[in-house]
Amino acid sequence: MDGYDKYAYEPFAVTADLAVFTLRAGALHVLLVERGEEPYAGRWALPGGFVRPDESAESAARRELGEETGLTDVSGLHLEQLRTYSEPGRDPRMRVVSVAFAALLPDAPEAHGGSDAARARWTPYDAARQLAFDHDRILADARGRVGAKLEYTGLATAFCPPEFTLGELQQVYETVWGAELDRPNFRRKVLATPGFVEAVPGAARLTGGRGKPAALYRAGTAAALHPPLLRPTPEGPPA
Amino acid sequence: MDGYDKYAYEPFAVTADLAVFTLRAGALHVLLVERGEEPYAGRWALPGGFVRPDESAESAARRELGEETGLTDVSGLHLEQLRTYSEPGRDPRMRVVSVAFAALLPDAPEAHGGSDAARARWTPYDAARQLAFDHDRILADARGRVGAKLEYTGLATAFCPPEFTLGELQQVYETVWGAELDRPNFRRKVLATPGFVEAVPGAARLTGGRGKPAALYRAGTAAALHPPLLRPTPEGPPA
DNA sequence: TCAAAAGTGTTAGCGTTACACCCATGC
DNA sequence: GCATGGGTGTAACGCTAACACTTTTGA
Repeated sequence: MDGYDKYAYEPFAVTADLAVFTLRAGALHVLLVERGEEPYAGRWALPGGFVRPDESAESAARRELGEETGLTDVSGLHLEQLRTYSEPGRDPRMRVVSVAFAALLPDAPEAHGGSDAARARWTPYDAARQLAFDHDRILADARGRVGAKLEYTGLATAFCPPEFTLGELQQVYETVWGAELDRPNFRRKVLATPGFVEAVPGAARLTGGRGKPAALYRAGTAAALHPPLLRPTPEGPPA
Repeated sequence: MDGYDKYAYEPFAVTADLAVFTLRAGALHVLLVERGEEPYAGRWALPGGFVRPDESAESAARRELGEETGLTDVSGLHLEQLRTYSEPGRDPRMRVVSVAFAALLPDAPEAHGGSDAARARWTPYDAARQLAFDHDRILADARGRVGAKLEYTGLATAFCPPEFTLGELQQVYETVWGAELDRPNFRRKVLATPGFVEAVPGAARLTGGRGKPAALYRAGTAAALHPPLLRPTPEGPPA
């Protein structure tokens, strides 16, 4: 690392790119922006931008998240670093290294497009194809990571508002995994996992207009779930 | 991302840093190099180096791995991207963004120090402290990731030679996890997991000089383990 | 009174743990 | 023979999946 002349090489640019997920109408959606300029003008892309000299990639990602979603307070939102994409040629203009992040939003405010983006739109995950650069791959990696992390962390609560019902939490799992879960068993598993959720005493909320009001819960403090909440296997639950 | 002048800012440098693990004498060891120059002259650090303009971070990591270990063929070794460290000020000289990788070696050739490093040494993990830069943290993150990945991937075979016994594989788990496993149960779990290992027909090897020769196995093709091989919980196996 | 949604109880089956036991080899 | 390490068998336990059932609300 010594004897390196920092101006000797073509400089690297570093960007933070975001896969911002939310649930809308029972489907996983991702925030996309339309590119206004070449390359890939008119194509959809993941929101993102350059890391500035005085900030970390995490700071840049959080700043972009606020700009693109229009949310005024993004300080409490979950931001997860995925991995870094550094293949030469992934941006035809210059050498760009992208640190990719995933973010999870409980509700979906209408996207309004930040300063960089012509338009921003929530798109169903399955319809988000043919993105600019290598963003198809980044998005697929992000989706895979989020699905896997639901198994062994309390991440699912990041898709929920501050107070939520167990039915809402279950819908998060069912939507992201694309599988139906048994309600009684889901309930027991969640409550049996220390630190996953904590009850809001006395609070209840009607969900579907009818039916018994559901008790409310808040996200717990546990980072990892013991035991994990395993995803049902595609063919036959026991494997 | 548009309208960016690539020479307007202080340039970023991108490095690939490596946490290279191996097992020696029943203990987890990590490869460290001694820094020859300021900052942190004389301190130990993780091997690593700058990503060159025509290579990805993965390529740079593999190149460094070969240089630091002296191995002639590192093409088959497992290299895993951990995360990227980008806090301003983590290198006092300039803005350096480091993409960190973990690598696993079956045997431990004596380190001889690459071109950049004054000395290189295999160090027991527990003795690797007070490293240069933020390498203490990177090393701790790497160790955590490797331990966790043993649970749900076939990664443990990366610590073993091409053909290995189940006893050797079990020692990998016991060493990394710092826990004793039941041999009969370990054997059954591994063999019951499709794609984890495949038998080498007819082959056998004496391990401790005495005892029944053990059958040999090769790493299987499965990336993920179903079911996972869960780490025993610290207090009481069932939890 | 009915439909809808929350919540409780119960049982059969499976996987895991713990441990006893047998096999093959070198000394 | 005996120590050492590989390999097999098995019974008790715990967890989970599946599903029947009760409770509380709005219409």
